[in-house]
Amino acid sequence: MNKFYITTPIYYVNDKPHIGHAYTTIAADVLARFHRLKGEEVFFLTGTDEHGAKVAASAEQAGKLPQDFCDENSAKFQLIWDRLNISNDHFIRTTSDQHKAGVEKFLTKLKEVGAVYEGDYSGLYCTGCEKFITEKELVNGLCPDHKKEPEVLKEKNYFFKLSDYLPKIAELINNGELKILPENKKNEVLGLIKQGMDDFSISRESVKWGIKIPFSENQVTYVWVEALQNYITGIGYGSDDKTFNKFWPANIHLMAKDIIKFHALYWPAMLLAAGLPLPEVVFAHGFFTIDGEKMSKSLGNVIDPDVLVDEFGSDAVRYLLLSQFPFGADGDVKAGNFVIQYNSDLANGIGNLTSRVLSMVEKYLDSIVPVKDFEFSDEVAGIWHQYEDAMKRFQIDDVIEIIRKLNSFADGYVERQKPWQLAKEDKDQLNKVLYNLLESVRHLALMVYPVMPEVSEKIFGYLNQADWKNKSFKELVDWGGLESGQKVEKPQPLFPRLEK
RNA sequence: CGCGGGGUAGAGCAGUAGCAGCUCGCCAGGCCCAUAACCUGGAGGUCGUGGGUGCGAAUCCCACCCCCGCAACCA
Repeated sequence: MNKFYITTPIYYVNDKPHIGHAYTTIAADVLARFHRLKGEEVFFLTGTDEHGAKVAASAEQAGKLPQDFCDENSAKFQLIWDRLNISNDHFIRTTSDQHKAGVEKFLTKLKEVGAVYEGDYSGLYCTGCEKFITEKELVNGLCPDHKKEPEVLKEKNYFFKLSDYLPKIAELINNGELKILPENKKNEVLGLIKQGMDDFSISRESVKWGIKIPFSENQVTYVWVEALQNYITGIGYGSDDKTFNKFWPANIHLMAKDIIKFHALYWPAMLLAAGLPLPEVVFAHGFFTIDGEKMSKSLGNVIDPDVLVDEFGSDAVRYLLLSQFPFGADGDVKAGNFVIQYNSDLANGIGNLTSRVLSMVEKYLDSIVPVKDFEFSDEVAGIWHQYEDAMKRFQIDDVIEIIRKLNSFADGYVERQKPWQLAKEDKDQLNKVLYNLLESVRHLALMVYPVMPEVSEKIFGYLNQADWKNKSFKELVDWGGLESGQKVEKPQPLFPRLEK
């Protein structure tokens, strides 16, 4: 049996879940569900990143212990993922014992192979904040919080010999063993290597809220370094070798484009050093703008996924987010378009087709599935071929396009065949037409499943196929899954129209 | 010369050389099974600007204009 291991980034607990987190996570869920459908053994990992000076500061500001603060905020992510029907197999938290054990093992390994050395880290240090701050954070050269000029401070740090591994990584990217997708991101990453990159510090002396460096008394692991390791600790590195060996390397690390450097360079470099295989694919999707503007807290245009789910329901939110623009590219989201698209694609499309087909079967055939007919068999097999190909290329927007095509193909067929006339004139033809339509609805439900699992289950319910998950993918995709003589139900509207 | 993305119908986008497409909206018909849903047809584009290469360019090359993102922690 094939395995499929997919990850999202772990999200920083300092943030509230927003539409961007949801986008990445839903996309990963779609892929995970598709691979499960195919009968593969899937491990889908997401989680939260909980260490670092910022978290400690936020906790203090909130008057809470860092761990309590993390517990609360991590729970917010878990809650919204539940609401969105995210089917992750595990939720990794970087403050868990599982993670800490793996990090210690990994760092020790890096030290053993000589990939780590001691050096001086120098940066701007604000004595008010008691931490390093970046130049970007300064306002007129002063710390924005304490209105003080930061001093240049050096501390002893451990560094990772990134430069030792870059040539090898460039080679692996070029020969396709490490795939960076989409293609333009690959060039970007190769460009970074060409420019040359400095070794990076993997520890902090000034930070307290973190995982202790196993070979140092007073240093903690730099958050980014430790966060990346969630991809191995989350499946048991350092705690459960069996699961780890089964699922590593990852088939795909999915993320937004801002953190591609860490995933395409730093992380593979550390893995190489530790002697572990590299992930197959690093896929970076694009950013949203909201009504043409950058999404930002200060503009107040950040969309809360909770609010969207309240308005549209979980399935529709999943569909609407993923159908906005090609997966991988940047794109604009017009908030006002959601209602329009909900009505046209979901209410008038999938919802209405299901409703009209099942209503006709009820009205003309007493809800009994007629004799099998294979008119659409080849057509639909071809559509499945495109569907699987799109999934393989991670083009979820294409998947949605294909679903729409099957939908409108079936709608057009209804118009051409006019079952309401056949009911009076030609019962044989009516049976054929309705069988083809019923099967089309079944196939539609199956294609829709990774994107909209709830609605898919509902349609299978109306078709009295509650046991569909026990069947193999091949059986499900074969034409003729509905047995003649069985009953089907008349549906309730799957997507009630929204007025606007 | 910091890196990168983009400028195609009213809106949002697809389209890396061979009759310029999709969705929404708009207009006109049709249908009556269905969630006032569905189907058909139509109007609407000098594909940012100027050059170049080609039998042929939205698509390749050069220059320019404009928008946007990123540059150690907001997907």
